[in-house]
Amino acid sequence: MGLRERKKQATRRALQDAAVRLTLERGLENVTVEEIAAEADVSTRTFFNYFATKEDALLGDLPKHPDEEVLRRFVEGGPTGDFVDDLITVLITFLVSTDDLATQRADMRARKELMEREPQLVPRMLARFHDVEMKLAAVVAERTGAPPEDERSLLVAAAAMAVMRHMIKRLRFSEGEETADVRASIRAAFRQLGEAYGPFAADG
Amino acid sequence: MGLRERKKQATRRALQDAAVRLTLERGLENVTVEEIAAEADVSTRTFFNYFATKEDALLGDLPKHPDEEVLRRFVEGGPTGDFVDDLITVLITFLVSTDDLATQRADMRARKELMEREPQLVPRMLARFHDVEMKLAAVVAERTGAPPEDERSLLVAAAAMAVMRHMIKRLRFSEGEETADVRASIRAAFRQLGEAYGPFAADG
DNA sequence: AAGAAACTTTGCACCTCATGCAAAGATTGT
DNA sequence: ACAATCTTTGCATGAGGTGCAAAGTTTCTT
Repeated sequence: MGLRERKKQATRRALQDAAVRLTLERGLENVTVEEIAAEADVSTRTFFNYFATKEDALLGDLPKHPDEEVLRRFVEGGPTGDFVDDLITVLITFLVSTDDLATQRADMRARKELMEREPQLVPRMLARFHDVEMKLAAVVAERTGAPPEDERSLLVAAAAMAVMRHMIKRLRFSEGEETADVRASIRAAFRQLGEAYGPFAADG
Repeated sequence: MGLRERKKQATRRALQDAAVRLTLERGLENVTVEEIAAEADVSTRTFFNYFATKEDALLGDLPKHPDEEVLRRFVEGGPTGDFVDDLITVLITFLVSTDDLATQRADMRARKELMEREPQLVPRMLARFHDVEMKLAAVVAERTGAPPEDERSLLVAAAAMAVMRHMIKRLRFSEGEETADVRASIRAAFRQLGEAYGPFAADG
């Protein structure tokens, strides 16, 4: 990666960090784009070269579209053959970025705190999830051989994303949390969903 | 209802209608609040007394929080005793406003067209659904005797709202559509959900 | 019916967000 | 070293959105 690219990454990071820090300090309403840019030592105009809106800087780059290789294997019926298990594998890749693990966890924690302190951001976050949901529906349809805009796939994906949102709320993103724990929690959530709406649903 | 209240309703309506009409005509980007206000024969400032944002005027007042009486019966375990059935009853009240049926259908159709033509509005709409989702989770928890912020209730509500979004996408909001049809469609969607994630889930 | 009280509309000043454009500055390749 | 390419920046501009106080309406009281 050349100098130009590295500088861009650094600027992007600096803007995100400044945005998060200032917002947690003073609240979203009391932070202007000008201040964020000043904090990151760039002009206001440059801020908008990186992010379309103030909120975009806060939400960062996650969740990103899942790894193409993982998607391909899912579409082909893998990696285990169990639908829910394989779905969870895909879902977990949403949580993973290119940064190192510690940075990722810190980012997630910060974002979680932001959601709690600035509820206006929740809808924005949901919008991101919506994009992922559409992608998910597409691969589910492909795996099951259904047409691209298949109703059932959309529904299955919507429910899966509901589980994801739910999980993210629960996770602590702390040191002790292992991938296996995350997987088990997601699985438990799917089980609850199946029990609530499944063929032998009791009340609740 | 006194004159003052009636005038307010009329102004609100006029603003919404103007917003929708102009947006469908020219696209959201090419319509300013000034123009919407002018079309409704009020000042720009008055527009903002009614709606916080341009988008709010487009999305109108739905979905509203469901009828309190219906909620009370749901919490008490009614009206039929079957969880999914009763849940559907609650969900259907989300679709119902105080306007007459023909107006309601026209509004829904217009909103649907808006979502298709202006995808930026979709996240905004989802945000509205999020509010309803929280309310729904609360009553589900209450019905099942769980604590207010119960994980399972949140999950069940999230899935239910996924089903709702899905339904709304499918509905045509035309003359022939009866409440019974709507109910049957929602029920079918829940069944698909249960099959996908339930105890005996096959692939897909 | 008259006037006070309460509410709504409006104009104005003001700030922030966001975009297009062109000039200046930095990086890369030859 | 020079040209090509990309990034940053300042400037102008438009639109969204809010607070405030004055003017205009509706409602309440007597």
